[in-house]
Amino acid sequence: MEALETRELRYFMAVAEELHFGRAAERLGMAQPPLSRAIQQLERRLGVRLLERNRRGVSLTGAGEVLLHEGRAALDAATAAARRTRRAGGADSPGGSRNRLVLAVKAAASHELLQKLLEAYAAEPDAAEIEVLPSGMCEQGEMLRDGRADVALMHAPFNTLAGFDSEELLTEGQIAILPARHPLAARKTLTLAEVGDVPDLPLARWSRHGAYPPGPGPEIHDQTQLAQLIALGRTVAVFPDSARAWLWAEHTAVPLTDAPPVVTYIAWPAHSRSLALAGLIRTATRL
Amino acid sequence: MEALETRELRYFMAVAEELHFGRAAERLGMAQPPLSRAIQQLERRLGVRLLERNRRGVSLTGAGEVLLHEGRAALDAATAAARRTRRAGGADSPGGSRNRLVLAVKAAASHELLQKLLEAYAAEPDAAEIEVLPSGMCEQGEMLRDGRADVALMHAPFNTLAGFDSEELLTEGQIAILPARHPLAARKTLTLAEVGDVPDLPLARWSRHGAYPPGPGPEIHDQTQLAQLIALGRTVAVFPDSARAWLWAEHTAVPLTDAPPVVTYIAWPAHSRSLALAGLIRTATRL
DNA sequence: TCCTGTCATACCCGGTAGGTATCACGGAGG
DNA sequence: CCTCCGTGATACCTACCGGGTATGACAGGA
Repeated sequence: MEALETRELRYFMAVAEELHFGRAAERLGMAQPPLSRAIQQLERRLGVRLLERNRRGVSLTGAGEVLLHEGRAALDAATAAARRTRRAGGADSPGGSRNRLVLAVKAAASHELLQKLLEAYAAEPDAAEIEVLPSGMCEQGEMLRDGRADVALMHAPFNTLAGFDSEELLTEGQIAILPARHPLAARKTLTLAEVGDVPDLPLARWSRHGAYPPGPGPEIHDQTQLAQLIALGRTVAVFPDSARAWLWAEHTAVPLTDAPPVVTYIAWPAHSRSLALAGLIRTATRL
Repeated sequence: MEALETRELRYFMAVAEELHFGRAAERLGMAQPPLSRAIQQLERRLGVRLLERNRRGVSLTGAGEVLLHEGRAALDAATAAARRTRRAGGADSPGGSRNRLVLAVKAAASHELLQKLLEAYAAEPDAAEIEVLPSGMCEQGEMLRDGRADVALMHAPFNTLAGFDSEELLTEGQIAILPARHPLAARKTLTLAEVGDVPDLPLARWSRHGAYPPGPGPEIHDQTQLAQLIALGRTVAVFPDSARAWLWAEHTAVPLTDAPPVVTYIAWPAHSRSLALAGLIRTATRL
């Protein structure tokens, strides 16, 4: 029952994702033959066939799929351990954990809440230093898992809280942000169906991991682009109430009656035991 | 940013737990000098001091404590990956995940619920084989984390659900189980304070990881022992309602008015994606 | 049929994990 | 005060194995 070195996991993940030994080896910065050998060794040690080598390429067996998922979690846990240990050691006063906390927040998210949280926590007597780490749209979970962050502000239903401990902080409705001169901007309320079905205002498509979902709308990757496109009368967007804070004069916000409420949570890895984190959570839930 | 091999983690965990290089090396089945060297290398690679070598022994730095916690999680994830992959490969039909599910249940827990669950699930059209793994009092969480189990029946407030996904199955009150001939057995209801404060019936102490909590009561490690001691008029126990199923003639159950309700959950690792598991959960929530 | 793309095999080399012997040093005891 | 344990660190050696290059086996497509 030997224990599956992380090197082997990295190798397998590369092959399982590329489904091609040559490309996987290139990605790993090594030659193909030792990679083949390493995977064979891994299969022998596990006593399990992980890859089906057919003519023209490679495919995963059932066991391979399991290892792909479980191995990702294990690798994340290992790199998280390394990162958090490094951080803890950086400015370490002996015995205590008086270190910095890294807080991941969605880049374009509620400033007021974050502001209030940071101010309230800084006023605490034993406050640690908080580093705010801007994250992409949905990657706060990854950041918690792989140790880039210690705690995050997450937003249901966009993020999934699976695997984390969390506390609810705030619930808000959603609004449609329209060009002020568009006919629909005169409405008092709208529905999701109405907003999604305006021929001259296709919904914008956000960049996710470098790719864009299919659809007619313009491709954007930050909020300023979006604001501009709305101001130009080219698109419409759906946001939580707190987005009113950054509206331009050319924008109009109309409440959506049937959009699911957006709930903001503070979330952290379930096994965390840090005092600084506990203090931050206590502060957050008291807001 | 190299990635912290599990071998290094195992070594560090051993030293951090023993706080003694010699004993740690013995536990690892190796000599002491290479272990010292490996730890030094680890500290160099992380750029962090993990252990404080004082005269007369070793102690953990703050960073060392962090690595002790995070490393435990990472090692568990790695062994879980190995175990689940092995299981998936055992009787693997290509492509599907038609494998066995391992269900961890507290040994002395509600039979009826488990029985109903297993029967209902077996009647499903695409049911996988379920292996029931009896676990100790509180270790279902560990079993899920290190891959010995895929899914577990857990009981709040005894188990902690932190880090798992779960669904609530059943809520029950608690009862005191007394010797039938004891004066208190005549009562219609009792309180926790009354039960905990009977001089001639001290509460039994369960074995936890081989050790016993301090107190006056008898030391026990299984439910039969407990049943016998109660029948003999030597102790009293507090159990969920469903424990009535195994009462003896010499026992009397009295409801407790102020005991917290016991909630049974079905819980599984948050990142699980198995079809078989999804089916089991669906069956369980329909009961 | 040959060529091309793919993964496996054969073989070699160097780094390093592990072993043994020994050192450095602090504490307890005579 | 000196000595002797017990501790972790150092020095040095060996052998394994992780990685490289060259090449083979084999299937498809022109």
